[in-house]
Amino acid sequence: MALQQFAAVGFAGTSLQQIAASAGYSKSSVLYHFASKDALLGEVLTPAIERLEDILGGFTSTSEDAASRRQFIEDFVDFLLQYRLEVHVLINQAQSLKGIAVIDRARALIVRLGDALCQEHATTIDRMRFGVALGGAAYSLVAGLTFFDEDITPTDDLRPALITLLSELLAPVAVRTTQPRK
Amino acid sequence: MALQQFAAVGFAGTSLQQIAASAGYSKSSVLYHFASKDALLGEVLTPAIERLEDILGGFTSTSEDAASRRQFIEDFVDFLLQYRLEVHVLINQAQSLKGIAVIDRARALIVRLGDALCQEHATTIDRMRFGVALGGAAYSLVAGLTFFDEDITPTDDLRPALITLLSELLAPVAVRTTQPRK
DNA sequence: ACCTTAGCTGACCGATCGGTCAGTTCCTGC
DNA sequence: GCAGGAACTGACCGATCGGTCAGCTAAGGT
Repeated sequence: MALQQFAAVGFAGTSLQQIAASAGYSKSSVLYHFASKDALLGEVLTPAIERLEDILGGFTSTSEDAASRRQFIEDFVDFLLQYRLEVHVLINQAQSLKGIAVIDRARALIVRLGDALCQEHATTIDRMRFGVALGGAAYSLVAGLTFFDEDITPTDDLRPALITLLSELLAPVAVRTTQPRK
Repeated sequence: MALQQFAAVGFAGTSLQQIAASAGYSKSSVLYHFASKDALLGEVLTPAIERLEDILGGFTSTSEDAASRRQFIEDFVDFLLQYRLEVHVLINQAQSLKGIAVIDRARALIVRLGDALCQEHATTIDRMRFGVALGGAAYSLVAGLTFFDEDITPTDDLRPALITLLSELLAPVAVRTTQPRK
């Protein structure tokens, strides 16, 4: 679909002609179903954003203990695996797509995610753990498309590896000790 | 310069008009100094690639012990900090820019880098450590541009944090123990 | 004084961009 | 059988894309 092109070539680098051709339709037909190119991007990305909002909501509403943190990481990894292309677009193109509604929504969500995982007293390295985990995961999940012809790594292999890695990276950060917040 | 636009908006999303305007010249003048848009990209990215080739060459030519690995990580972090925008472009846009000479050169270099750090017997999680470290570092170094108005994090703060993080991530991978492989 | 050359520019090119619109096809409910 | 609407399309629009070209200006060498 169009999503693959956005992730591979970038939103700006993908033309409506290419989207239409890869879908087997004409450009006019694409614009019949979607009001504009921006609207198409919105409809493509919205399911991923809503899923992430759900996960974050579930996490922030629970008490902070080891079990809920582990649950969050598992949910988050499954989210990454299911919406890997969407995540890649959001992470790597949010800067250039400022102003589009769905992108601004996603950016606010990512900021909230960072706040939930590391309080404002977090040190530079704590914040960077979050950034590296997020950007690194988003990158690795599509790196196969960049450096190999096929994305060969199967999901079954990736899931436990990602969970281990994100646990390592986020464990020291996510520790919300007795102090609840503020 | 043009590099900032490439990193921020993407190569495809940056027009020669914008590059020229931000440099205070006309589009014709830009094309007088650079044969084409692709050639401009090449000249912008080449210094970073050559520096990385130097670092990788120095690493592979030394014996594999803790000291040389630490030296490599320090060099690599300094490289990331110095060429953060270039790295971001290479990491996140290599896929869409296949065919441009400088990009293909960089892709081959990154593959070599991965091979040097984790042998072919490396497990999925080992390879992913490398990918997360690379993609994560590239992402965090420009995430400030995406989510905050200014890239406020000073380099002095970033360097030790990055070294610590990359050491953690790459330490288990880079262990070329006595056992050569398989 | 003259010529060369580097640096730079506006005008222009064909191609393609996102988007509009009138019209065609085809299916469905009556 | 037919009216109506949904799906779809080609032709077309102004704007902008990367790139070419002739020409302008200023500096330097002789």
